[in-house]
Amino acid sequence: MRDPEKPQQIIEAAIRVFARNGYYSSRVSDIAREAGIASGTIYLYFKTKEEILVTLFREKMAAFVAYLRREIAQVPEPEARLRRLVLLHFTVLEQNPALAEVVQVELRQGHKFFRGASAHEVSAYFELIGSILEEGVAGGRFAPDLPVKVATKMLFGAMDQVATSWVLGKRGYRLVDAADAVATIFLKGVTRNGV
Amino acid sequence: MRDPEKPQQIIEAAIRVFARNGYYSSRVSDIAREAGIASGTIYLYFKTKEEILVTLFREKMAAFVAYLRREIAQVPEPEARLRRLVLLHFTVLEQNPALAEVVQVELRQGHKFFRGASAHEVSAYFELIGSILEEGVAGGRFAPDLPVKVATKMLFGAMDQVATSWVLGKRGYRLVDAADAVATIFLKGVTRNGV
Amino acid sequence: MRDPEKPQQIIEAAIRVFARNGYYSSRVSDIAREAGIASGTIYLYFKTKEEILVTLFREKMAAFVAYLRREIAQVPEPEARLRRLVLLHFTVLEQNPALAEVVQVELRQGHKFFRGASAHEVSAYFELIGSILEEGVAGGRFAPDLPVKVATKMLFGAMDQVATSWVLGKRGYRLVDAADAVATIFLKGVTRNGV
Amino acid sequence: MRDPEKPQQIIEAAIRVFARNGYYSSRVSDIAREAGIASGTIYLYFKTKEEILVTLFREKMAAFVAYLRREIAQVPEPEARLRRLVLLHFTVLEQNPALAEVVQVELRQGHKFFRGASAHEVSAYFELIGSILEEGVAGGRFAPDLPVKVATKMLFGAMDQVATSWVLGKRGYRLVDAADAVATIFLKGVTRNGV
DNA sequence: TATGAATGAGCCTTCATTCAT
DNA sequence: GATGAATGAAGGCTCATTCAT
Repeated sequence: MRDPEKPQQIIEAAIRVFARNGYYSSRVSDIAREAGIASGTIYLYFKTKEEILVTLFREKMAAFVAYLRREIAQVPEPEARLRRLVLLHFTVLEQNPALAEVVQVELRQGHKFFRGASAHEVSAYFELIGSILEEGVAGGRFAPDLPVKVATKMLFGAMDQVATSWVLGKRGYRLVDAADAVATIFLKGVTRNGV
Repeated sequence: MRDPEKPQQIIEAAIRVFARNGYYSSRVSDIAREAGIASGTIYLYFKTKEEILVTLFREKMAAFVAYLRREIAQVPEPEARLRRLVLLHFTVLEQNPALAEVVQVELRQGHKFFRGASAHEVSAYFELIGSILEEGVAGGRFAPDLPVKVATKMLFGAMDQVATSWVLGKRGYRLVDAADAVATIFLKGVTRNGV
Repeated sequence: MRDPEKPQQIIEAAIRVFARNGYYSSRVSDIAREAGIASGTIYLYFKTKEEILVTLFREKMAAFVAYLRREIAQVPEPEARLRRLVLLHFTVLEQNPALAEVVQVELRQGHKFFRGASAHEVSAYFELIGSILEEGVAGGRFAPDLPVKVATKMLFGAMDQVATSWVLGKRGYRLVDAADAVATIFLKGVTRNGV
Repeated sequence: MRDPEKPQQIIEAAIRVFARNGYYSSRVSDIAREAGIASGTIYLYFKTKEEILVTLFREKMAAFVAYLRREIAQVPEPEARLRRLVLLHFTVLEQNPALAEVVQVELRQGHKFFRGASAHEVSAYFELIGSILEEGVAGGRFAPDLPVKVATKMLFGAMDQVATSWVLGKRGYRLVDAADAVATIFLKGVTRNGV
């Protein structure tokens, strides 16, 4: 099990294939063809078809969160941070349409296994959002009685749905153009009264 | 095709089965057993397994939207309407855990077929939310420059995510308890400045 | 799972197919074709391909032993009983060439599972032979110091090898014609000195 | 094909692996790992997996028969020769448990190829036994009307089954301890009346 | 010669769908 | 209409064999 680039190639191929047909309607041989390798080769790097999906998700999600975290670290104010987070969220998805397709649509699947497998990576994103909100509350910028957990889910869900609509639609517009509106409405919703 | 109750029985059985195992991991024979009929009988009422899912979704979603529309009609103010919509959304899901499971998780799947099949019913919900927002804008209660489409998706996504978290979690709390917070934050976000 | 004759049909077909190609080189679809049914049908009656082999063996072996036991019960003297057993052993195999092939050759395979699965049925045969020998010893016809267990295995092995040679050869002679010689030599070997 | 020890290493490794898992459940890579070489290397010395088994058998069987023939040559009387043959048969198997496992169990498999491939070596063993019996008959020690071919198969089968039982069992006793009993019973069976 | 990653044919098993009863 | 046994296409995975290094 040598070639250190193969797993990545397979994952990238799987993203494209899953984006096209969905996980269940994709054959392992489709992924192999897309990756330009033999189907048996996939099993040198992944134990099962399912493992490809799980790995794909974990890796991409972890990288995504790490990227957001890094970018956001440079922004001082909570409001600006949230704005930046929303913008980056949409930017990344827009620049990776196939990934967006998989993440937005496939990963919602009712795989029991996914609930566990993805729990950590999703949590990390939630925690990132949550920590910004906490900060804002502590700093007096956001409502002192803000139900942070609910608000966190709301923002995530809001971004997610806007992105999903974009994915499911013909992508006839720029996703990033919605970033400002989303951030503005959400920020208004959580800002402390009187500020 | 005689028995007019069979399709309904099948759909209700399918909801429970899909909720347990997911669409792809559910067998038609599982649905039949759950419905107390023979698997062949299902094909007297549905052309394919897929049709069960599509029908299930359309029917439930249509009924859901109709119910919301009816209930909301009695509420005069846009703010109160939105509050009521959020509360009812959560109430219905909480009272139909299996349905919630299917709608929240399964329907997100990347079935190409779903995108078209469910478009109408989902649109109806979006339109319901959108019309309330339009009204609020027209009535001067919501921000005059509110991007209604984006805001619509945001509210839907926010409710959806809060519900999804509840479904995926152990359901260790009351979903309806989140209704107020969700409504409050969203309303604050869309309300006209200075109101 | 209704048709009560299907399992038998499948087993008989499997015997012929295994006899032709061996267990590992036989495909489930071969058995299905031989049985005149669809390959999926086999799985309505057997859980796995392996189960077919195990069932086949157990059933045939049990019937074989039961048959021998029944036939032998009518013969009073140990010597005559052994002679009859040898004759019947060869007769049955000769009349069921495919079964002989499978039993003689396939069942010797190193399937770990077989060692356990077949243990009971093989033991029954050994016990049948052993009991005749015990009787003969007790009745003073066979050597008083006869190591019954060893002698039992010897007779079984002797019959088995003679049958195997017949199976592996072109079957250019009558197997039953060897019965007398086998019985005579063995009986002479175990008879009490001076009798 | 340079290294003259490799084929032997591979065969010895194959014996251990086949003894553990059986031929069909053993992977070529298992043999390679057991031999401490790469799986591709095996194909420098053997054309196929099957060839390993055939070669293994031929070589071991030929050596076995040659060994027996050599040892027996020194014994003058047919009875003593047979006794020695039985003892050596069991001794060799007992000292090579893995080989015994393979020979006793695996080689019985219904490989069509085996019937031809091993015919010569098995024949050699049969001929060895047969020649001793012929000698005994000619010398007046064994029954003049002894059906030598049948008796040969009987002795081989008897030894084989005793050994097989020992292999399949837990090997909870010494195989060689059965040698005397086997030889005694068989000799009594073939000895000339009145001798 | 040795390696072991890559190949891809092959097969068991599942399950949506059909149809004789 | 209802049944459920039967069908057979489909696909995940294995592993003997090859071949570039």
